Amino acid sequence: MGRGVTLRDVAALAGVSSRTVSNVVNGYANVAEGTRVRVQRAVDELGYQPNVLARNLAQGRSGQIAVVVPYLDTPYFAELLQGIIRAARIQHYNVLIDQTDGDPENERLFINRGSRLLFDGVIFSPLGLPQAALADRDPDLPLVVLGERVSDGTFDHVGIDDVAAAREATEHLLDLGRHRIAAIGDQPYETGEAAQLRTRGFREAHAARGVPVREDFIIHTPRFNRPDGATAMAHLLDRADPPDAVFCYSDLVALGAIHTLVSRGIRVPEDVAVVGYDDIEDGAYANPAITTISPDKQMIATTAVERLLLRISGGTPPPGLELRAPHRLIPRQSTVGRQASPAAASWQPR
Amino acid sequence: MGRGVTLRDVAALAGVSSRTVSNVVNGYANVAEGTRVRVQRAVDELGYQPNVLARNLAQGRSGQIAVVVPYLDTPYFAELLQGIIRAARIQHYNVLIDQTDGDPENERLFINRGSRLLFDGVIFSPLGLPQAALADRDPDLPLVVLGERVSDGTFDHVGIDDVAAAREATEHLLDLGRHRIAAIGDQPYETGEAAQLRTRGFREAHAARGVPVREDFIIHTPRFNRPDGATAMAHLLDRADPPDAVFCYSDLVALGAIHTLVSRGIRVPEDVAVVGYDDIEDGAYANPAITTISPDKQMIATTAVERLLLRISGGTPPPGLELRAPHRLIPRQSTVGRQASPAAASWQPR
DNA sequence: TACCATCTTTGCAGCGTTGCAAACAGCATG
DNA sequence: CATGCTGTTTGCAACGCTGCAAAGATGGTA
Repeated sequence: MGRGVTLRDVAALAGVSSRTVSNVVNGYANVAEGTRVRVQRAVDELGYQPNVLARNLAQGRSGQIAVVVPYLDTPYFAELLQGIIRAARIQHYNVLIDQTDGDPENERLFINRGSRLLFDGVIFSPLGLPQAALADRDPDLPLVVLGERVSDGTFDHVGIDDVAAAREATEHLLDLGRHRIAAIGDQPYETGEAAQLRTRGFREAHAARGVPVREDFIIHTPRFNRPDGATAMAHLLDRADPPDAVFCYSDLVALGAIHTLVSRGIRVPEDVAVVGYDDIEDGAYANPAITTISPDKQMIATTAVERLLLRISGGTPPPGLELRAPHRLIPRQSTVGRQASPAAASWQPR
Repeated sequence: MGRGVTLRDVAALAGVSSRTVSNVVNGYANVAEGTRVRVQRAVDELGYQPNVLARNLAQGRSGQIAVVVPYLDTPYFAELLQGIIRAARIQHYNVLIDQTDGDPENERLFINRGSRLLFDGVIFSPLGLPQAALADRDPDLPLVVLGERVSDGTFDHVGIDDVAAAREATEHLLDLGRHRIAAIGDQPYETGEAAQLRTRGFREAHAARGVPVREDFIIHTPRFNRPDGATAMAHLLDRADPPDAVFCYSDLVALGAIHTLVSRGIRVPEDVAVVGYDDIEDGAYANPAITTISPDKQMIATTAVERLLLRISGGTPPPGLELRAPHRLIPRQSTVGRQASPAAASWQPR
């Protein structure tokens, strides 16, 4: 525990009260120039560093925000986190990261009493937790929700327009002349609100183009990762009448699906075209490179931090907003074939 | 700031002193059964939650450890972090994650005075920081270093035997009859100690098999990521006498290299065999799946946390150890072709 | 009954900082 | 010379908890 140059030590050396040192350190107005210089010299001489813990205790805040995600090794979250950490650091906030493994119990824990004492606010990406559970949380905990859920007015929600994005992805496939399109990643409403929205977009696209939806091609998966995609694709291929295109609800699912296709000697996109979702770096470098929906991750990150800090500092909590970041479809080899520029090398996290 | 059930509130309700409540909450011995029950009831009734900040201030510790990595979106680190978070949570430590972007200035910041007040210890994966800079850090900061550097006796270092691993990877290629083997990822000593070790293993393998090293096939890259791999591979292919195999210093580099190969219509592994390093999930699902060196990540994570906590709690700091986690070569399609079990679906983080 | 040993419980100070309000200066004004 | 004003500095309490050592209870023994 050794070290400890405290305010008092500095005060003694500079011949002022510890309160004055505090004033200097925090740059308060109304400190005489002479005093300021003298104190500053003492600070430098002793190498004084304020004790953040004590400061936070006195101020009743922690200076930390938590980001709670289901899985850290999901590239989408990893890329998002980068942006969040950067944005938060600029505002002198530390970011604590926790993963819930999608376990509802864990998720509940992080938005309940107790978090309030350790974090000033939470950026939360729920997975297992049903919408209802979001309601009965610590009402004093500033909260911004990412991705899945929809705001009930007591927190902000940042995401993209899932329905529109899914519709665009599906229309892209339809426009390529594919009519037997599968969707991999649907989930029951309770835990998979985002999935539901994407399925809705999938249907809307069919309706818009006047193509009937193949209901038996809508495949549920427990998660959105590679093994899920690989398994689902295998089941689809085992059918008498396999699809000629697949809309995957994440790039990881698409990577898994393509893995299955390629290992069975099926050509992508000639035999089966594949669209993903998230625009993770892996997708751009896959063989074939994956056509995908690219959400503006940087904007999601900065918006989330911005709103959270507003919520933290604001006296009266601002109304819970539903915030939409832009997205766009990036056509790559997995739908349009080699003709697509192999410009993977120009991939940039965004 | 509203809320705040404190020890005192509980004490008042239970009719005991606040110190006794503290004793109960912390499970100290020598509390009469009757008292314990009474206090516990009061705790439950009021929904008391200890204020971690205050506790830490009183105890002179923070209960948090920091993990400092260059890039969060590098899958290898993401996978490692998962393990670290789990291990730390079991010991009631919170994990704060920070990325340095490989910037030496950032890296220096995190191991200097000031960290000590916010974290009880740091698990650090340096990149830009030269070995020397590790020496003049806050000597009181418990530190465990991952990956690159070698211990100077004042901190623990956890990693795998890079030389042996690189040798095995290279021998694997030599045993397949490839004699024109390139190495992608070498770096100057100053910042790339790990790279140097891998290059040494690369040479040793050649020596062991009596094959001359193609010095002009040892390619430097600024980082270990996909674009680096793609670019380096392109340069190699532009030569009059291109390699028939490539040892990549990370799976990301391998993914980039394969991307270039495939887009030029070169067959992997028939024309060029590729070995990676790290065993990230992407590699297992790539087309072709990547043969790789698989470090035991779970062991690295738990060992790092274990040693750090030992260092934190111990009165006399234990000697700085050089700790080796096991590794193994996993042959996949990128070297042995389709005959390799397409068992990507059975990939497990480890 | 007095005394001692053991088990429980308590009071107080202190962790290092900041909020608050009072105290103090210096100076111009009436 | 008293008064009021602005600008600067200070002391004290508080944030909520734990370390420490002393005080109180309890029960057994002489």
